[in-house]
Amino acid sequence: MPRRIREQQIIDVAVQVFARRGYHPASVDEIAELAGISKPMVYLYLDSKEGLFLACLRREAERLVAAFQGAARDVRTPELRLWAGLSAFFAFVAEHRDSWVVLHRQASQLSEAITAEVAQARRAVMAEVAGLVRDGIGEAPGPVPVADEEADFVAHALVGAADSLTDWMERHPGESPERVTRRLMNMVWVGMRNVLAGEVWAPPADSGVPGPAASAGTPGTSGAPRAPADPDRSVQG
Amino acid sequence: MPRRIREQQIIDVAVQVFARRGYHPASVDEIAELAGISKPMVYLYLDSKEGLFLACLRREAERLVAAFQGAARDVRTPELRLWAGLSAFFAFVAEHRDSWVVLHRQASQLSEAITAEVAQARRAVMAEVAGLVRDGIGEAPGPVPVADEEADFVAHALVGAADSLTDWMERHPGESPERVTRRLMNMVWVGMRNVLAGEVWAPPADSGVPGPAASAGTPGTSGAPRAPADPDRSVQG
DNA sequence: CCGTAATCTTACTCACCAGTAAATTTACTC
DNA sequence: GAGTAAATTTACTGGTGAGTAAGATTACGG
Repeated sequence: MPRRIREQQIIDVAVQVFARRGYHPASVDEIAELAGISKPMVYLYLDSKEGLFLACLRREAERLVAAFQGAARDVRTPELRLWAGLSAFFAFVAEHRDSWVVLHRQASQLSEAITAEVAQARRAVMAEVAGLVRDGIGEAPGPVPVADEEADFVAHALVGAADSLTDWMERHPGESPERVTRRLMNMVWVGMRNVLAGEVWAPPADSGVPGPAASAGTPGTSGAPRAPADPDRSVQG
Repeated sequence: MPRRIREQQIIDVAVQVFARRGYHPASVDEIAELAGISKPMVYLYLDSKEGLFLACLRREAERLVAAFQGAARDVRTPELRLWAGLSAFFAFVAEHRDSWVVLHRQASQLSEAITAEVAQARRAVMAEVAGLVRDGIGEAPGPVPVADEEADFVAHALVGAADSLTDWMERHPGESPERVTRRLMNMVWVGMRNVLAGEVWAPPADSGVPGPAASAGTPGTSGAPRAPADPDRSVQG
């Protein structure tokens, strides 16, 4: 059995085991046994338990990013690109549950190298989403200079929401990834455009005491009244 | 030194160690040493490593929920209650970083009892947020029956976004919890009201091919044109 | 059929760590 | 200050699991 194929087999099994047990409780012995080989093979090909986990991480991250980018490519408007990207994300998670578990929850608390790898993958996803957000708003009517920081904020919120919604999906098996995506877009798109365009949701005058009116803070409902430069977007130390 | 106080000391240290190392790599020996006592004390008072972790989990979850609820209480309108709750959440995370790490990232992959505990805490938070969402929309103009499922979806998205934004906060130390909260509300509130009120972001006619107009899907901007009962909200298996 | 370079295994070592037995000190009551 | 209950320690056991040494087996070109 040639090395490359064996490596993939090992990684296949390792992803399952790491997903089920978590990094530390997972034992290399178990992975080797389930892969139908003996332990030293794992060490020969993947160096160490950490090396094995890193290989899993790299392969699955690559797959996820590829799915994400592949979906967004060939879609013209940024708005629809974001839609396509989110859609691909949910579809990926639905189809590769183990990959996502490994990428997501198993990866903190570990050694330097691993956390670095995870952080990098996460940054890559964030950058991708932030790019989509920035582009999407750039096309909005009016000259709207979007600060990178703003787009980054929105990207974090979006990724976090999508992440958490994977749990929701698990409890709603009837929901297709497409429908989940649509709901999220529904929920977020308008508000996102508004905040990035400078509109603001009004916080209470002083916290704790209710403001003058119930829906007082809801932004102007027409496209016209947009605050050109509001105080909230100014720099702050 | 009386038992209750010792227990709290031990839990204090344990939260730090679990947050830094993660559950499995953390050793009871280290916790005992940092707490200035010997290992059998830990076992006498907290039963086992798992018992110790559960105690940490329970205490910190209680604190977080208390902060959340305490902030929302005494605030009249649901919209502002949600604001207050989110604000309290971010403030809590900013102030009790270790608590949040333990509650959040360290808690998967563990034994039955622990995952159950975490799931329960998470469900509690979700229910709280979903309640705020349902109330908040209930007050919206018009007769809007909000399905529990809808509110649950929004709650998941919100909690996930908030969760992820804790990372963003770490990289933006200048940002106050209040400001982060305001930004998130800014981003989400309008869209949330819209989707729950029945307005829809229009997905592309067929995925992949861009729709007729760029911002075509943006919901009507005035309060008037609201779809009374759109197909997307009908039941589906 | 010999050499050599893969592939693959058995059978260990060694360290770490959860959990415990047994004893010892402290504190407080009668 | 005898008695007892809580607080606390030293000094262990037993299991598990990462990593390895040394060798066995297969494949294949000369």
